Amino acid sequence: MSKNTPKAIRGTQDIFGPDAEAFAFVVETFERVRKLYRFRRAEMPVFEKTEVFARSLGETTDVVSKEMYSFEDRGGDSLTLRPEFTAGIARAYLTNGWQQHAPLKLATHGPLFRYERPQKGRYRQFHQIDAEIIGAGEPQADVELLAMADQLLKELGIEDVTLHLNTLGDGESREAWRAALVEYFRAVKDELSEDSQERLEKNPLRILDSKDRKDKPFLADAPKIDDFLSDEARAFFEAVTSGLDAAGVKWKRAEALVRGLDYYRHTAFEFIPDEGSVSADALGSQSTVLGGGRYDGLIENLGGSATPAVGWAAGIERLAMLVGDRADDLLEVAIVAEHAARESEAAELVARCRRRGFQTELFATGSPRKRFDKARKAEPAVLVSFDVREGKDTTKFAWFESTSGRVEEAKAFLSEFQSASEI
RNA sequence: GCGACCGUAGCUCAGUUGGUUAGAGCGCCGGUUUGUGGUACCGGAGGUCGGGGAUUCGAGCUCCCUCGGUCGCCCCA
Repeated sequence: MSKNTPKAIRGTQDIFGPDAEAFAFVVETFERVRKLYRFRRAEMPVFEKTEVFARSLGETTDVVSKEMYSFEDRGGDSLTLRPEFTAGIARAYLTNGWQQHAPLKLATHGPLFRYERPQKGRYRQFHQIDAEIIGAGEPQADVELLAMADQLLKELGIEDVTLHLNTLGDGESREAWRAALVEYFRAVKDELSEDSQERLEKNPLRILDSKDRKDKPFLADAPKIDDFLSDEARAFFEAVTSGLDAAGVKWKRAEALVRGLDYYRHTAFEFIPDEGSVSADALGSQSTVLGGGRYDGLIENLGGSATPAVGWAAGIERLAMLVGDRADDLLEVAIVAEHAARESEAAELVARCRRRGFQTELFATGSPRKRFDKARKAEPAVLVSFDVREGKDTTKFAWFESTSGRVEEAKAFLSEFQSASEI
């Protein structure tokens, strides 16, 4: 590589080969499953006014100022590359009058951008699949959404992850719990880790999932959300869990699973690899595979009327790491022009095969002597060779092991051509 | 923002206590066998050893800076 070849931007990736096939497999599976649950496809712009995300994040200063890709356009507006789907979907819901479709089940996928140091399973441009139900305040919506996530993961072949589930209660429950946590941790502030002392002021709920040894002894006895739940909130959570049981979705209570932003209410969840599993190993410290929750307060933050909503998102790269290598499709037909004089005939048959829907490759470049070898190396199901031997056109067919019905069809089609060409 | 490790051909890597023109395998290109052949053999292209500076008679190898990568911490909408 020349030293003046421009380099890719830090944290971006060029995906190719088995990785790209795994990526495509994730997206294709998501598209199929989303239709089973009747979620409708939506496309949003990859950038919005910075305000859209800033208001959605409740002006969480660190995140807004340091972790978003923001820039000024020529008109002087501050724009931001979307760091998540939810805010843009909520904005679209409001500005397009999608209220008329409520309750609305939406699915989308595409690139997102966050200004972070890259590490395993974490990039500056990354990709997610996303599902949201807007305008449905019933626990059945949470259940349906989670059942879809569960089925998706299973259809991807990812079995060693478990749904971790918690409730944050309604607005009042949540505030009471938060206050109790602050009081509890403030009493032992000096014994907490440095990070957690800071969290106490900025984001006390986060102390609960601290990785620091110094904090661990205090976590078990910390106030529990269950002691602060209103009757309604408790009933809501019970409806969700019994709905999951009925739908056959396995779950595990995770009392320390929290969301930092105020607009989250009730259900919060993450699918996390089981300890010691292959998936846990594959993901390093970025362990959540799919996460989401109920965000009944968000749409109001964006200036809409109070609208309940629940959703999840999952990183395509992370899922792709868990589905394993996906090989390229089998080459169905390889056609070789072993002699320059037969090249146009070979090209014609290639065109016919492709029009009939067969995956076909032409080998007609480089050393004539080696074209056949290259074709064999591509491991086709059928190989057709166009050659000239002793001044005579010779067309040969080689049939290899077949592993799919498509290959049988290709063979049948080419057999016709074979007999025709021999007349 | 902080920390650890890494950076030699397109890819995977070797390169002895610093010592002549920097190597291998795979891949790529070409040649040989008048051959039912994914083979074998021969040859070729391709590297200012991430970049800059320092030490030295001499640096891929030592030191400093810088850039990039990987993994972790913080953060995680």
